[in-house]
Amino acid sequence: MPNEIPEVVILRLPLYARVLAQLESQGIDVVSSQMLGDLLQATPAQIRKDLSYFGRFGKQGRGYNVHYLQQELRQILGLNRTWIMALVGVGQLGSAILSYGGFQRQGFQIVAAFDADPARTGTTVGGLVIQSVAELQETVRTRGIEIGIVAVPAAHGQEVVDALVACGIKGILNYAPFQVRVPRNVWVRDIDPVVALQSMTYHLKGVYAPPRAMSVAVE
Amino acid sequence: MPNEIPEVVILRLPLYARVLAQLESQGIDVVSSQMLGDLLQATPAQIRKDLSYFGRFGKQGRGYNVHYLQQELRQILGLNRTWIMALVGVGQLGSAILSYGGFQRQGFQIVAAFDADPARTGTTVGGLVIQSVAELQETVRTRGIEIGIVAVPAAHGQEVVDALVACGIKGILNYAPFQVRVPRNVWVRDIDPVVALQSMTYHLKGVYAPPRAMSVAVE
DNA sequence: GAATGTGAAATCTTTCACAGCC
DNA sequence: GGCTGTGAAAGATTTCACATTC
Repeated sequence: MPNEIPEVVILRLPLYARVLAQLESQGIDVVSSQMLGDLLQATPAQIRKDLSYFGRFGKQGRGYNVHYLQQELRQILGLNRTWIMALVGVGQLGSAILSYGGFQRQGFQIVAAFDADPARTGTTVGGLVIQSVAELQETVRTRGIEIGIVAVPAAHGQEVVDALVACGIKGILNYAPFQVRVPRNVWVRDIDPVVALQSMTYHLKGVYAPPRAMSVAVE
Repeated sequence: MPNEIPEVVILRLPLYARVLAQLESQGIDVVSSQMLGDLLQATPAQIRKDLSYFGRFGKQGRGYNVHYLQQELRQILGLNRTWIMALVGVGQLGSAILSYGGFQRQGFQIVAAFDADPARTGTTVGGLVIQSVAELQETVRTRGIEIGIVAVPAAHGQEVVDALVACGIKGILNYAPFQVRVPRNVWVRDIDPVVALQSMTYHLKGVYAPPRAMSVAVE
């Protein structure tokens, strides 16, 4: 019974599962924390410590069974089942999301799509008939939707998030470039390539040299 | 001259800059760390501490000038210039990236696109003529490309990353679902919605109850 | 011999709390 | 009176190092 598992650890588990899947596809069936560390650019100690929060999965003197550890991680993460999702916002980005096969392949199934634009509702994209957002609550309930994907313009992001939360949705995958606000029992993951780039440029441009070092801000 | 700034701090700066831009668009010109904390779901102390790594941008008893702080952050992050990028992999995902206006709008310009498939090279997508990957090195040099976007299948991800690194690229935005390996002087940001979902499900499914608690792994 | 699992130490990050300034 | 900037304290995370097991 794990008492308090750090969130950073949870965030790493899918990466562990992914390299294990790759090792398995290569026919490798035992792996050491040393080798996993090399593949993940992490220390062997970190990997062992992370895994130790959940149980004892390895064999001393030998390492971890690739298939077994992968299955345990998938179990821990809740990946041995299908998760039902709905998309809100079927513009350019939303349409690309609907056409992307990667979610489905990994057990994340998009079963409904919503848009506020009446010109779009009723049309079919990626095999789904686009519904009006007015139908959100009803559909979330009847289809057992657990995760909402937000792909609307930033200006409408918060109202869509609020609507999803009002439907009882506990997980949101947010593609809109704004700061989401949710109650503490709702989980959000942001996908924002621009934000990712904007921290990378700090390193690419070299170290920051303050223009007026040690002086007080001049308004 | 900031001595050693934690990476977590750098990762938050773009979020600060983004809410400041939003506040500015609302005509608000002074903000306290308290209010920023509310907007970002962070503590006021964290915001003040983060900013203190780079200088003293506020006024006691008053707060921060929204426009001024935003400009300083953009300066620090290197956002007051255009960054030149190249895309590798012009499949469904790559095409969507090329058509997405958000990069351009934020000063990230894609000036070249590459694909290994001869059926695609020579065709035009999003205003760019797709080039053969054989031309990568030459084009990176002549166009001054600084950031590479990887949107190829996972199986070819590492070879594309290696090719970009060989061209002298120091920043990679990776959309392919695999574990990137790069030299320590190259910066990578991963965009992987499935990985994001896979850690969210841990929380959505409730706390992990080990199936055979305290027992040793049975192979 | 080899590699795990894990307390303890080291390091990193956040929060506190208050002097100093507007 | 209000709010910043910041050392110091508290808390979280990573790494060490070694007893233990295969």
